Amino acid sequence: MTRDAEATKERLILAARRMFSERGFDGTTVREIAAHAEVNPALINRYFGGKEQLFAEAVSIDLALPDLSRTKREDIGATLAMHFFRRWEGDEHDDLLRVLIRTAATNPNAAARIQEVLGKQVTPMIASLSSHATASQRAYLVATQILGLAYTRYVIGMPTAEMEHERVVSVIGDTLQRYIVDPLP
Amino acid sequence: MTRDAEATKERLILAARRMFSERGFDGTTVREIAAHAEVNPALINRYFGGKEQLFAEAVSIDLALPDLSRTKREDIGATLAMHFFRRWEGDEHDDLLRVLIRTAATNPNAAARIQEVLGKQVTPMIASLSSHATASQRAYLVATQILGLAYTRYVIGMPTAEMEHERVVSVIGDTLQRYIVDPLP
DNA sequence: GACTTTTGTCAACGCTTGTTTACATAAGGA
DNA sequence: TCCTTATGTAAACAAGCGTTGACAAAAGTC
Repeated sequence: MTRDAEATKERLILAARRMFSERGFDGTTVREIAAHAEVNPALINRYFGGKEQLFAEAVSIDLALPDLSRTKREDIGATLAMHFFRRWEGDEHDDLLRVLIRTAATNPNAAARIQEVLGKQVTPMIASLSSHATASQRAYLVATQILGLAYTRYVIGMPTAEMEHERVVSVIGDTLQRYIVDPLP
Repeated sequence: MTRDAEATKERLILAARRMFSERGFDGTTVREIAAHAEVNPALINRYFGGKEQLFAEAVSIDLALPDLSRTKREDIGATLAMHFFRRWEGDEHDDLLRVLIRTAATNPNAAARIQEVLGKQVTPMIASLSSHATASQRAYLVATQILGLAYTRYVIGMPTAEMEHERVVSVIGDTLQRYIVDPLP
């Protein structure tokens, strides 16, 4: 048996991401994670201290928001909608935002992490495009639509009602446009 | 000790609703439910057959959607947004939709129930107002925004970013208006 | 009031969970 | 090579879970 602590930790983190994203925090057992990583369950405690710490280490979100300051003003919403779709439907099957959304439903820790992502990534991005005064309100509105879309599609797994991706992107893009740049009522 | 099976079942259902809505299905134990209902845990099995059946009995959703056929066409979105807000922030602290949203995050059964509510209550309502052809697509879009709003506010418990309710209702109402009656792109 | 049925109580079962402990084995330097 | 350290294994622990079955007590019936 070849031994390599770093590789073992990495395998655990990858397996943890996949399992957490599919079943949430409570629905995932350390034994399952260890089994998928082909590693002894006890090593989770040796290397991370426990399930909770493994979760914290495995889930760190970077939305990788595009720089929209050079985008034509009327295309901001569509560009952003496209960005999220590409991330979600992209190559990596275990998108971390899904993990958080699923887990935050019953875990206050994860809920706080979502608010952190909003405050540190979405709000500043909007503040750089629109008036600083309303940035947090606009970010909140964006969150309701984006989280709702992700929840509906990837957590609930609701079929798209035979709507082409393009159309969904277009409609949601319009909404984001209103939330981010149009004047609020 | 006074004995009344009906009253006992009722107390169990009420306690179950509250607990499930606060902690979701997995996060709630039958012992907790029984304790809150001041009832012996074994009675859950006697009267309902088990935890799963109690959940099914406790969570039956009726959105009580208003009749929008007589509403002025341009007020449909705002009226609907107002309706949901009133329900959520209303008297009963244990709104059932919250239970479902929270639980559906990790429980396929609950996820199916949400789709059922959408298909049997939202889609027909929209079909009666707009073209039948696009009703299910429009219902899907409405779901992404409404579920996202509920998730953000009541599951994550995210603060409203100092936005007055009126303004939230107004903005969300505009979005619903676009999703329900405006022509799709 | 005796009897049956309904309703509630109690203790335990079997199982799964996260975690820990004691031990075995590979890796690496002297 | 020998010894120490790092890494992996196996078994068990303690706690919590949903559930069950045997029993007690109230309610209803004659």
